[in-house]
Amino acid sequence: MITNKEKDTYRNTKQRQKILDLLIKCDSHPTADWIYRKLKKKFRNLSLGTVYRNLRILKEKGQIWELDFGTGFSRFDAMVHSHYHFICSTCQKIYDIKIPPMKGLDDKVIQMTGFRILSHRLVFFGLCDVCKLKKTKNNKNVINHAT
Amino acid sequence: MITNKEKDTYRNTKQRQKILDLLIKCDSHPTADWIYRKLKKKFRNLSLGTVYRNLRILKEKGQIWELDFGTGFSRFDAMVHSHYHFICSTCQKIYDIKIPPMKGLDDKVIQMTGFRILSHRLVFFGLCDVCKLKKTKNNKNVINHAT
DNA sequence: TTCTTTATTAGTAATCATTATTATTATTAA
DNA sequence: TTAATAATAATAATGATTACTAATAAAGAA
Repeated sequence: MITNKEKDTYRNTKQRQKILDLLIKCDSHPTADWIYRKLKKKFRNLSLGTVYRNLRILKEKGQIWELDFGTGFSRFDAMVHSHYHFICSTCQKIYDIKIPPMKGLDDKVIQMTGFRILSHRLVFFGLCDVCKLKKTKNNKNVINHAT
Repeated sequence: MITNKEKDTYRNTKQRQKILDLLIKCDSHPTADWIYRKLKKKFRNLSLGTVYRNLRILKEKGQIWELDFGTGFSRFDAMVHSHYHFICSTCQKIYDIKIPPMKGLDDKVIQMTGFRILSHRLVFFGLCDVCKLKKTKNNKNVINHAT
């Protein structure tokens, strides 16, 4: 079966454009449901399935990334150039970590394994400023190893 | 509400021990369902819920890790010391990548952000040996950015 | 512009991994 | 041995995501 992706005959729809626009101007990493609720306000008969389908298509086209931090739902990011993330184990808030991407890493693994390495994902876990203070007060050390 | 975890009053059950034993002797990264089906053969009235509950408890106790590669289900790993992973974008097979853990990375991010960094996860994406050959033959370049 | 093709949509139902519930059983400490 | 309660098996529920379907709309051809 020849897929739409292989034929590359995508059409430009208002819905898909709005979803991409929203992701581009966002500096957060929204979920499909958040995007749906946001756009639903203006696009009154938008469907959640449409949001999911277009997120998948935009990802296929390489215009966005799908991020999974083991929280049970995906997040999406239009900043399609290598960057790293931090997720707070307590409040689950996600931050971009602006250390330069380690290009040499991929080559190292290529030499080790012989595999074709296309990319890598690096996620830091810990406590953000706010939660760090809270935990110090409560004298707790809850370490969450989700993902 | 005071949780079982906070009280730290876990009991030793055959089921939990078997699950941990299986994970320790495995060098793969099994899913909850795979563990369930494997143990069900000898433990005839084992319940899938029991597997999930114990995986959560073992994770709380720091005896195993939960890994999420954006494939829609979690994988579990009893090798609880920092190591990295590779996942083949085509066959979804997971490999341990044995490059030494970059301890300095966490410190770098601590200095940058002021956050408390507890750990990081690094996952490489690409094509394994087998899939690399197949793709070369078919002249395809399907890049899967899951996670 | 009008026509044709078919990708896309809205709406809804289904799927599937995971979690909650509940009555019963088994572990542990006194 | 016994009392307290953590854990179990079985099952129902949840929630994110996907599949289905008839109607709509984008895009190229006439």
